[in-house]
Amino acid sequence: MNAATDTRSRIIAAAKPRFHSRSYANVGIQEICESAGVQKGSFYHFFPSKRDLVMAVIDEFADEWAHGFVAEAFDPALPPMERIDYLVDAAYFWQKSIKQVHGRMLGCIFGNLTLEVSTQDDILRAKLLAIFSRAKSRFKETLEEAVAAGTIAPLDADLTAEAMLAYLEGVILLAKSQNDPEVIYRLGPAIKTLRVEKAA
Amino acid sequence: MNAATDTRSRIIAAAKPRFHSRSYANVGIQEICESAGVQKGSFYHFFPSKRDLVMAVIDEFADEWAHGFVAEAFDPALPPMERIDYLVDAAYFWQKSIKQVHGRMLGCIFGNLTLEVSTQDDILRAKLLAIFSRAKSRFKETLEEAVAAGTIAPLDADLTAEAMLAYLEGVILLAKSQNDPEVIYRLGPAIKTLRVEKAA
DNA sequence: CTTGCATTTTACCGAACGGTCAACTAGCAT
DNA sequence: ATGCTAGTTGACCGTTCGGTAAAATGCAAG
Repeated sequence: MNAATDTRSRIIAAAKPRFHSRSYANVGIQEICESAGVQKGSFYHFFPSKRDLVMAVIDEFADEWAHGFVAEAFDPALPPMERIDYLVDAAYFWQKSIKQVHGRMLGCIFGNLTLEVSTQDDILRAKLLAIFSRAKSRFKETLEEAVAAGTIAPLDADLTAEAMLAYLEGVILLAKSQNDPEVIYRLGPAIKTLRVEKAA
Repeated sequence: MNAATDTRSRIIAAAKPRFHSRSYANVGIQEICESAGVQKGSFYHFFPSKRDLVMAVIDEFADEWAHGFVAEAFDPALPPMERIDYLVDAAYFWQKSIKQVHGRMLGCIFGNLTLEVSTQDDILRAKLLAIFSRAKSRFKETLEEAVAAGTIAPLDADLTAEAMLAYLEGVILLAKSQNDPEVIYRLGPAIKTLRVEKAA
């Protein structure tokens, strides 16, 4: 059972950086197995399909973020709008450190996968959508708190939260196109200027 | 020569919707050739590699946009900020009509390709970056004109233009994750709230 | 000691991948 | 008519793709 868990997590550990740095279609099961020191038959003992593997990888990334930067950024002790700054900063420093190690900016794996597979696989699309929904909720709660505290003028928190998430993904996309995390540094702070007014 | 041009453009015509609706890696030369009624050897007479094909596809999409919606939107006769509205509307209607025909929101092919290939192919990345650069310039000129006309308060036109482009791409990404062009309709107009102030 | 189950190994499947090659055809200029 | 060239054909290259099946192994409970 311990060895079993180990095999499974070794597979995921081998898959994670590959899906992040390349693409879903460009990473093969065989390569992952070789890197994890696992036979292909063993792989299919733990994962019914490649899709199931990438779902597990998505979950791991999501957990990593949720317990790492996201938990730090959305610290209730921080003033609400500073949490958003913190999150953007975290995205910047993370991408920057990835580039230092890897030589390239890899961007957001959720965004990457969304654009690659969401027209071809509704199950994966739903999985990624759920990730985005949770992220949006975090923004929304923060905005509501900021409005309640009088830090910002009242607005449509739901739509503004979605707009901010969109902006963050878009900034990371442009940064990736330039292979330059500084784009996040330059453009990121403008996220707080985004506003969707409450409908009348 | 006419037949030659025809073969080449039939290949591109077959490739365009496939790269747009799926992904670079998921579309094979063979499938494109079958759809275009062309032998594989003939394909490689016109395109040295798959990459060269996708570059031609990118050019066609770029031209299509430049002479279509973009030309309409950035009409100097329109008040500057209305041009931005027009462009967002155009993106919305385009995606909506694609969904009506195809059943799915396909998003922006430049964004799609950027996230898929830009860590793996610097030549493609450069090509896509050039597309984004031109788009950014359009935004920038428009913003400068709006500032000059007194429509909006002075700002950093260069960075704000980049921020707007990022936002547009991000909105299309989120819309694709929901397979719903209405996301563009709801979030799009907030693009005009984005501002990067001039550095002191 | 045996049964049963989870795990692992190995060999294999048909299909598709991007790309190559030599032979052939057709049209045009000399 | 001949030669050159752009275009076309169809067979072929080795490799990889995601996935399967059966046999072997290890291990724990009865």
